[in-house]
Amino acid sequence: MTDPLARYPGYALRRAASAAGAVLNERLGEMGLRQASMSVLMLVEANPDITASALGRKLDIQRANMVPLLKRLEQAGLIDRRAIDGKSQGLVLTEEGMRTCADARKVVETFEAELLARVPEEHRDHLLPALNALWD
Amino acid sequence: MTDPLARYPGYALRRAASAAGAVLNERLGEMGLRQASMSVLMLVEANPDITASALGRKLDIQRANMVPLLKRLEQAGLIDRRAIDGKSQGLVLTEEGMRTCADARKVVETFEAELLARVPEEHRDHLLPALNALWD
DNA sequence: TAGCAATTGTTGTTGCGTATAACAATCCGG
DNA sequence: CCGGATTGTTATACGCAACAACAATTGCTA
Repeated sequence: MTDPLARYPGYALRRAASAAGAVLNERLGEMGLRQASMSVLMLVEANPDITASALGRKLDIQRANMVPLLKRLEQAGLIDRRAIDGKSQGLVLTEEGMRTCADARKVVETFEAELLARVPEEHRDHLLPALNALWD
Repeated sequence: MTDPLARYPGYALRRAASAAGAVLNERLGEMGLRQASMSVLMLVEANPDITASALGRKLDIQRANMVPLLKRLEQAGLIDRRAIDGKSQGLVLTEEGMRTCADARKVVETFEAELLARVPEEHRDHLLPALNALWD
């Protein structure tokens, strides 16, 4: 079948992200996480007392959409909130949050390794810098 | 702010696809299209009388989810359905569908050119093959 | 050729992710 | 001290994808 989409990097980008995301989401799902919640966990671990708003800015998630995301993580006992001042609250990992985060990192690391292994060696080192140029 | 996600190609893939997709969707939106409907238009143009099921397989969209997609395109007067046999129907572009498809292609071509222009020259030619290795 | 498995198009439902508008409470800089 | 900006939150809406089920039809094969 003729495929006029094959030569478009943008289309390949879309399909690759979708395929890779599906795999990662499935693996993270086994521990009750998704890509977004995993990202939050890792960012909170690396930046204790980070605020929900700052998190949203970093991950490009609207403030309003952080609410259910953080509520889930809090109800699962993975994060705690503590007041910084009257209106801001800092986020930290609970003990269980740290354990789950460590597990998640393992999953992510092997996933990323498998991902890179799929791209032919002569292109491999170009992938990350090329992708980063497209958004950051 | 410390960012433990920066070194992951999978994360960059996700963010890049999201950012690029948002731009393309906005531009296509001005002509009443989205990425998915644009893909359908182009594939139908290149493969007249293609079937809805075949289209779904090619684009990795479930049969059931093709229904509203095609209904929209048909109601917009961009595609026609004609019976192939008792259960299959071939899809073709209407005259207006051909015009819209040509316009969409122009938008896509400039979008793709701008996309490639953003990646540093030494990585540029590696992007498409690297991405294609991740899904096709 | 009769029958059974596979295919096609479709409906309905669910869930996720994201966008927008609005609001009260609070912070901060001039 | 005041007005604009920020924070957290609620509610709502839309697009997209997954799943199960179904009737009609096709096509292989025994």
